Amino acid sequence: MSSAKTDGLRRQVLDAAVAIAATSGPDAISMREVARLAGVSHQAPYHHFGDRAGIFAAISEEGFRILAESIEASTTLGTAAMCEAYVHFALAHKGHFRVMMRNDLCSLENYPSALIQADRAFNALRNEVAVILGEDSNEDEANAHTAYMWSVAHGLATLLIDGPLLKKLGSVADINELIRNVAHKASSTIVHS
Amino acid sequence: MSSAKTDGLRRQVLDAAVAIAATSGPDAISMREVARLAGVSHQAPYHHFGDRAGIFAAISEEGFRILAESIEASTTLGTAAMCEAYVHFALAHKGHFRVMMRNDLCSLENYPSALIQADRAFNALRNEVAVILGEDSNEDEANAHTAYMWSVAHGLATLLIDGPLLKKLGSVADINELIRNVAHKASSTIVHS
DNA sequence: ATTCATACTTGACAGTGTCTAGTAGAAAAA
DNA sequence: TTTTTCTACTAGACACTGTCAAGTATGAAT
Repeated sequence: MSSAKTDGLRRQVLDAAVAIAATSGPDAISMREVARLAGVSHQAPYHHFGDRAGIFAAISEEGFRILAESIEASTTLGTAAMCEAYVHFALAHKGHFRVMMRNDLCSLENYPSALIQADRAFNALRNEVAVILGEDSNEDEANAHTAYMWSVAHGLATLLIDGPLLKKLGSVADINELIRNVAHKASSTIVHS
Repeated sequence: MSSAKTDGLRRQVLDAAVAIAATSGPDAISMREVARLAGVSHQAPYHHFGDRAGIFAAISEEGFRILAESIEASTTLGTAAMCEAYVHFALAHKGHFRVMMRNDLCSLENYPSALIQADRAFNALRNEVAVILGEDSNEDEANAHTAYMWSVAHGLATLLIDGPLLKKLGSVADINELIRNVAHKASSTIVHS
């Protein structure tokens, strides 16, 4: 096991921060609290992350890397599988996902290595959409369909994690079945203007 | 014009908070800052809202009321129009929308009057989906299609407002055209299992 | 005239991010 | 071997935050 003590403070702080984000949201992440959890002084984390935004950037980079790998692995199975992969990533890495989508906490433009991973994930999604659409579709249509697929996956993920979807729907026997169903609807839509 | 001075402090604080949320995000809303902007002591807002969460609840209630009215007005035009209405609401009321979807800032369960408006909006959406599906669809299918329509609208709205969609897509001539296109794709999907 | 509620103000406290200034120890250079 | 430099921290301070407690001015109701 990769215990905290042996992995160094950086890893230790990151794990604590992700855990807090998963249970209480990213805003509950405090420099002093993660330091306390790691058993070090309140200034120790600054050495590894610069400031609070640095922690969010590190979490984002890690999250986008996992997401990119997950999407890339799914693309041979079609857009429905890709959509499912997106949602399952969000559910399985709630702490990461919540931080990744919060541009106000940390603008990724200032963190090139995180941006690279985010681009990897996006490009995997866009390429898969392009393959499905075929070569004869124009750029506007490709853009719209990319936005569409991303919207379905992203919307379902956020509504399941932080939104009131399940509460409002009332009776949902199997979440995975719901995800599969929605992903199937999304992938079955190809409209030619 | 409904100026600040004449409308009372409550309205004044609310407007300041919404404006801050629209420009810098809900986390930038501070009790002391809104008090400062209204020209009162740092404790004055507490009289009207109880605490910080109370401000978020008030913004949410107002936002859900506007959203509900907007969706209700659109439903006679079909699901595509409803989807567009959702996204346009988010773009036109960025400050409200950002606060409404942040359950960590203020759990709506503690604010019944806000919950009522949220339910209004959800029910309008669900009813419209039910009408489109027809009476012969079972509950699971109705749930899935509701989740699907909501996901598309919500995903597109959040990606446009806070996400990197436009930046990643690169060339989007007309945002409204993109929204219409995505909404059209969403509404053209009816899959029978 | 007295009570009471409304709409505030002032003051204090603990908690926060972060700047500045240290310090113990190991590695590198002289 | 001695000295310097670098890494990974610690300690203290500052301004800022949300919020509790207590006070005050004004108007209405009794």
